[in-house]
Amino acid sequence: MSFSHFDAEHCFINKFTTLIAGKWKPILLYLIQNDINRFSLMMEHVPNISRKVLTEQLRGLESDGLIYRDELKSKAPKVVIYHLTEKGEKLRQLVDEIIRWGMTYDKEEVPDEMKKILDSDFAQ
Amino acid sequence: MSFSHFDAEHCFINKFTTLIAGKWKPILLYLIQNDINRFSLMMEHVPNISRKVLTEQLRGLESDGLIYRDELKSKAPKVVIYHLTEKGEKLRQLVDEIIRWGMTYDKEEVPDEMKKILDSDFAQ
DNA sequence: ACAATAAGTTACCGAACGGTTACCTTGATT
DNA sequence: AATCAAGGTAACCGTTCGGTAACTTATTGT
Repeated sequence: MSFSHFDAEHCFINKFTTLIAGKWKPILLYLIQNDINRFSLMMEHVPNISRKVLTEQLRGLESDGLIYRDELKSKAPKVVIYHLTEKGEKLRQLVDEIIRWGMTYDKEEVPDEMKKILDSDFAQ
Repeated sequence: MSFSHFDAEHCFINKFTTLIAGKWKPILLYLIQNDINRFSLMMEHVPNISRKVLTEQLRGLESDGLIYRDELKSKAPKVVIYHLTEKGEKLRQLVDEIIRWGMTYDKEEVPDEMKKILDSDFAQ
């Protein structure tokens, strides 16, 4: 096999990491998949995130086609529900494999309390 | 299942993307695995990368335990050979799954010339 | 009429990341 | 003695990313 030049633009891994690599994006995808799917719910479950950044990350996931917004019309204060798209669900499957990799390979780097959680059905 | 608060520090996906998400890191891992394993070889095969950034990315991969430096002593001009560690090889396997995901799911976003390459045994 | 609430938006800031250019070190070759 | 080549390091710069704090909009219950 001979190698020509390489271009970061066409690298699949970079495409993948661009999709997933906002600080809060993997967590948001996980939450949305588990019905923590409204702005205020996410604010409750993710401390240390600001409204602005939450909005940005959600908009990013949306414009990459991983989630979609369902804005319920004629509701009291505005109600928006986020859902995974098909693409988002497929990505989540891949994400689950990475988590499995992390659990088996990276286990010694995980704090003890986290291990208990990981041994249950819970995985961030 | 009930949800408590979420912390980006303990997110496996973030750990993974931190390992892999330098602009050139996936490409460098791929090259090293395929014996393009010296500084000057990498400079040849990755146009648009500077010495400084190549050094930084390699140092990052090294300090994350994905590659190691083998500096051949008493050589004419300095010779350094990079190798994947065991951890690096395991990571590459995961990376291959992501590439497979990219090839099947993301195919329509790939330029034609790239498809030919991807259909062969070549994958960045 | 007015306050409360969901879901934002705007202005601003500091740190991190990738990039450019120039310089350095060490041993081999001429 | 001078030069070349491999593999860097140092100084500097602009953009992007996450974060803080304050302001906005629309509707519904009191």
